[in-house]
Amino acid sequence: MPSVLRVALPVPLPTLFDYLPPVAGDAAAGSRVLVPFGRGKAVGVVVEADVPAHVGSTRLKRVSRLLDPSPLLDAELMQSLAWAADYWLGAPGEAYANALPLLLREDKPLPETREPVWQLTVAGRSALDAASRRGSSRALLQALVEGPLSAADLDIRLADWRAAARRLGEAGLIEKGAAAAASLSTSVVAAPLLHPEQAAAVDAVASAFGRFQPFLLDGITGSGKTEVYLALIQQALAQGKQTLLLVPEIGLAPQTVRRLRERLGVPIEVLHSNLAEGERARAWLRMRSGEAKVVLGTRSAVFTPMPQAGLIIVDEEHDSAYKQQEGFRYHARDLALVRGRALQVPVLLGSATPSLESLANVEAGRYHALHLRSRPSAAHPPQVQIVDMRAQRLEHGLSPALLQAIGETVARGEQVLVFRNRRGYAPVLLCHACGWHAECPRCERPLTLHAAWRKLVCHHCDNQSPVPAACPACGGQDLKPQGQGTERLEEALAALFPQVPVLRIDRETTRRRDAFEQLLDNLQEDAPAILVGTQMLAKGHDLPNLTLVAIVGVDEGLLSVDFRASERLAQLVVQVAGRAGRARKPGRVVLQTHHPDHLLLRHLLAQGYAAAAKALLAERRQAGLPPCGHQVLLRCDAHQRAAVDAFLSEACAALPDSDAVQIAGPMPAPMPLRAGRQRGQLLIESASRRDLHAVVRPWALHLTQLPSARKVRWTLDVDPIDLY
DNA sequence: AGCACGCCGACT
DNA sequence: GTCGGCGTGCTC
Repeated sequence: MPSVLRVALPVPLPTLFDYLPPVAGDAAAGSRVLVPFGRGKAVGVVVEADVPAHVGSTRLKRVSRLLDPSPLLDAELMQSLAWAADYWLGAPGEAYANALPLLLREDKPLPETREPVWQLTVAGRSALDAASRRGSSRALLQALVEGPLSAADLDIRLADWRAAARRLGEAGLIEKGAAAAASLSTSVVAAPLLHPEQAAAVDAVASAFGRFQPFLLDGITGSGKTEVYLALIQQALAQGKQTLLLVPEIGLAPQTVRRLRERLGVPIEVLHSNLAEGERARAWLRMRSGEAKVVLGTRSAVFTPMPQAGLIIVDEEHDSAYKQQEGFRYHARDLALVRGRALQVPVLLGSATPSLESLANVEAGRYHALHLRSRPSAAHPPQVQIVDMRAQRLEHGLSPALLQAIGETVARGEQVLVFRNRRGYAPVLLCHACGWHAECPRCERPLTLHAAWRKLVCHHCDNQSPVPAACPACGGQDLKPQGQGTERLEEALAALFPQVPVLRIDRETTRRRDAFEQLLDNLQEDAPAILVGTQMLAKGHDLPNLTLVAIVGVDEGLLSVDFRASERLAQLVVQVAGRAGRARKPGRVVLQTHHPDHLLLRHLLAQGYAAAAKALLAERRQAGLPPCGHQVLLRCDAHQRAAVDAFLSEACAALPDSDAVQIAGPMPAPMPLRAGRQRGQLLIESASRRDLHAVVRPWALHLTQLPSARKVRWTLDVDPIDLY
């Protein structure tokens, strides 16, 4: 049998592909190869070299070209990727494709890793001496006089240099070159003195350098988690070791990067989805070469090579943005832990509201818990007050008590945040004559009224329709918006407090890039203001003059069928409440609800997040739900309900009769119809992860072979985080 | 996933 | 007579 290379190709198939070795070069595991695939060519990653072929030699083709003389992916990354594909039941080729920046998945030479820089030409130098330029052009020439600077460095020094760079470039006064080395160090800002809890946390993690040990840093908002991260990164740097710092999708604001750079005095590689492909590839390669020591990134940055790994940090570890919800459904926090074990480095998970998963791991003794309980940046913890909405005369969904609190706060010249997790004007448009309400035909869910656009919008499928002039059912004119969205709250508050600026912050008002930053920059720190917004406001930015947080309408989270809704609600309430009183002024939180006696709210208020989470965890344990039990969800959708039913029942029948796993379903999805497609699901549960995988692994392969599988779209979700 | 092949409806 | 609909099958 001929010896072949086993190659992972970027297709959603559960198999690797065998190829004869290239004519020239020695392909090893981790090298990329260009191969003939189907009609065309594809770039793949060698997973195994020199192995006996799985298929007959007549089908074997030869690798066209070896792209990497030495492996691009090191042994640890290869091993972690193989683990990931196996654990999340993904196609191996997709796991490898996820790990590589797009540019490295192409048949091209590796991009130059040295950062492009702007530098003065001879003409530029004399132009500066002659003082022939003014304004931003002059400022740019001045900035470059001491040496070339990269775009990232210029961003830090000059607000608006790009237009000037273009003008000066065209005039031949400056030119683009490549940085001599990764020097780029900026002045190092001194670290503040750590308080005892911070110092203890730093010491604990630092003492685990060089071995795998997970830590959960449980620190309330404002307790200074970031300072702990910075001190640890500094220690890693001092040992010449690399750090991977993961953050959720949001919160990767430019000033976070600036702060890190200034404090650490080394270039920070940044990896997130808005980055240009060239930049992503360069950051990845610089970490691979060891040239870069710190990478800050979102979910996909967990695939960054770490040849000199020292530390992995996952900030806001509870955040669901770490779970990829399409394609290869990995969880970056969990993969970070797997990589930490393989790399033999400590993994620090941080959150003010840790996930029940991580808390369970602390209870089980697998993670070491670190606490930051004091809040040095604030005088007092915020006062939380529940307002019972029953039997209240509401004005646009706002109770008199809340309106009074808002009035008092703005009268003192302070700022208010009104949190409402619903975009649009009103979540329902109702006919008062006959009870008809506007509904999405493709989802059978109420349409949200967006008044500014004069549209009805389905928040599940983005379908838009005009607002009807009269009721389509009875012809009546009495169509009334029901309930409050952020748009309506903004309108109501602007009318109630005409002398105070009202800012709405949600997906609509922050659609443009940097709009979020700009909106907040417009806030005058010492002037009163009212912010109205969604989830987006739950974190980020320090607003020192913000002293009142109003949480309006959290009742959906209390009544949801999703067993994780209460955990998410508790996290959201605590995160939003944490916005209040971050500086010296005391903060206040008002929570409006129709269920003031709900156990979760009472726990949260009386004893805080830790106690509420403990109670939730006990409930989960009782019910055998995650993290105390384990789940794999088979999701399926198709135009025809019959196709869904046929596939799910065949899939169900294909499961072995085992006591180790429990099967729930087939059942309709919580949204049985979405975007015109019928949806169903099958839930496999087990107390043992090992048993669950033992059953599901062969079953997943079997599913690809079912004839009924081709008539539906289906996915397997290991550890699903929502049952939608 | 792409991409071919393949067998039945409305078009120059 | 063909363009093209998407069902079916394959990719080492």
